[in-house]
Amino acid sequence: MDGGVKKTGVTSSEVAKRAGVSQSAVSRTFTPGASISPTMRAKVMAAARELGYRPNALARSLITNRSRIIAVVMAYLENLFYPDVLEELGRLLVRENYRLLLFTGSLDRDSDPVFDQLMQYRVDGIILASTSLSSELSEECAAAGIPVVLFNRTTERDAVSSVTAHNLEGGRLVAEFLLAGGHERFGYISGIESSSTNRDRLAGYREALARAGHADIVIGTGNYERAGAEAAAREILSRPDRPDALFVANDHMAVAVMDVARYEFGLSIPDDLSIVGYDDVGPARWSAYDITTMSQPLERMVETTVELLMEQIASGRIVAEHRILRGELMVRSSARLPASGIVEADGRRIYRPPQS
Amino acid sequence: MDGGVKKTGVTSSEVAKRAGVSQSAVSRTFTPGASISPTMRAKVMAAARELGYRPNALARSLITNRSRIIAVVMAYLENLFYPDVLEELGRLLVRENYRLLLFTGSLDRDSDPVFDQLMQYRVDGIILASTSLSSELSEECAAAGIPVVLFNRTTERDAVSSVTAHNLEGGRLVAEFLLAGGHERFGYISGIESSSTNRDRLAGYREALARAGHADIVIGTGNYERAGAEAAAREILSRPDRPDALFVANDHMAVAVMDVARYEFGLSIPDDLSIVGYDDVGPARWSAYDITTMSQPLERMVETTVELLMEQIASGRIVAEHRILRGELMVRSSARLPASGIVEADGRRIYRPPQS
DNA sequence: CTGAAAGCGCTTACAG
DNA sequence: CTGAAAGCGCTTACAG
Repeated sequence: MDGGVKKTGVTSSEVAKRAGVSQSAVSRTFTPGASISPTMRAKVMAAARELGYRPNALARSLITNRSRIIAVVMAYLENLFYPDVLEELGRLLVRENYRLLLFTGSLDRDSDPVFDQLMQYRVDGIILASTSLSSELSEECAAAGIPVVLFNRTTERDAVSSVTAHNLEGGRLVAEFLLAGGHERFGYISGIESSSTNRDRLAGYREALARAGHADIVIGTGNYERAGAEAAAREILSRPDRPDALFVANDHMAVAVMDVARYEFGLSIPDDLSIVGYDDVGPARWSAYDITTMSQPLERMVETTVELLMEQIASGRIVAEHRILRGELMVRSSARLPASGIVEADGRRIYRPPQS
Repeated sequence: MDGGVKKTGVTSSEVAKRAGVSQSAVSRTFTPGASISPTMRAKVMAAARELGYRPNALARSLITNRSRIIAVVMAYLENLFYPDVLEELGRLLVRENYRLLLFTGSLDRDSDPVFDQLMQYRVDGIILASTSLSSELSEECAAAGIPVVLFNRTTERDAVSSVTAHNLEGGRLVAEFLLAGGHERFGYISGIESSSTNRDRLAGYREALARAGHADIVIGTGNYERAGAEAAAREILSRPDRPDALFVANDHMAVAVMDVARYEFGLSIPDDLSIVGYDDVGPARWSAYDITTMSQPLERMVETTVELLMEQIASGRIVAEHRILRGELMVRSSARLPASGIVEADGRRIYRPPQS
């Protein structure tokens, strides 16, 4: 096996010979900023073109100690939020002249092999979307000088940065919106319970509801999965004291909850039940769902993630920074409307609570 | 800029010194199949663990002339079919001990920079999903000994393999199903018109309809995009001779078409209009849509893609192979049912035309 | 089984 | 500006 021999590419020495110059000259031609005369460069370029030469990035990395590769670890790709993030990451990283090494799945446990591979390729930075990092692994990254940024999760660990929406505020705003809409029995369908994102959304929601005298809320666990959300919805909607307002921890689950409410329980949304989601992902805008939801500023979040990474790579100093970005409560038709507080802004309707 | 100095990782020489053995011994310890005694291996492993050593994959690649990196070029990530493919690809490639270098976007034109990067990293293989390859680029890959597999597209080019569903048969089957359902005015909403996938689906559909005496069909162009599909649907549904059956080139567009039909035209599906999609992607199974659709055997397609690649990498011989896999017509509620031909198979309903 | 040595394809001081 | 040379961290004949 492995009987095949991959033809080795054209090398700088071959180009040098063809052009009648030194190998160093070839290298300089392809190193931005290196000192080389226009004549020499032209000669080299001509030979390179004839031979179809392309510098070997692996050999270059070996000596520069920079791979220009960023590892991205991402799970939950069936939630369209993440493919959107991935596409935007791809766009920005390529613009910064970095490559994207993708690992699907989570880094939560038993994923030492993934981590191993990622370290073997000497990646210049790591982006972890929808997952966190054990303290051993994060220390190892810090020791190796590799910056890590969590996307849509946060952590207290040293040396691990994060970019999230203001989930606490988001949860609060959802509660205020539902309270203003005159709802009385509140429910919540959670994501992964231990995830920072879920914790913060729930904490904000709880806090604002408690302040208004609603200490009791019905909670189901959806684990950010469609099947989990369906099961949780069935359980909650079967209760005699069925909520009239349901905050679902993300849109991916909210879609499933709406399907169950309408097609299994025959409920009318928002007349019988109001639903609010989180993310403002594609399907939230589809007419069949038209979900009222807290938006996550995806473009800005991705931009910030790449910025943090680039800064730390350039400076060589790894300091945990936590960036929290605000979203808007996008008002659509899946939840009963409050009498006031709805503002139109360039074609979108958003909620701004009167007193704040 | 670039003021930072990334700490260089632990090297095999450092481990060798610590263990009191030669550097070769360290290398052998981490090379599967290399000849090394258990004692030596144990000594090396101990030292390696103490120092946190991990072989540098870049240095290894330089000498083995194998990067163990597969480039994946993928566009249309907002169509859930592709994230699903990506997740499956990630799973299989990791199992084969390959890494996945992701390039988002298409390779159709002006993407020489993407191609350049991919070649600079000396990838061992290339998977192009939802895009094709110019003849110059495909020749260059062949010359460099790099196997290329198109996923969900095909081409006549030498040295480029492909894996697709049997789109021609799929198109035919959709037509037969709709004919058997008693429909009379047929429409089609196309994807990218020049894509092989779209061409074949349409050809099969046309052929079977023509055979039944329906030479005229209304065609709109959706370009595999949601907005395009909406516009095409509006145009087609506004016609006085509005079709009563619409084949939409993929589910991603079919969802959009259903939204327009129901919420803009007030049509009832399937009473006023039957819709059939392609792919059998997640949303096709959501209750709000419940789309009758030709499935693409995603797992088998991905498996085949990886197999083709592994074979060609191992043998070193690049020969264009074209694998065509059959799907099923999944019967749900978005299209009127024929009187016969519907079969139940492990909980799913599929269409098997009576005579075939 | 083990080690010394050559070499993969580059970058980058160092001299000129 | 240019070239000769060292060296990045490995693998792999070659001898023993």
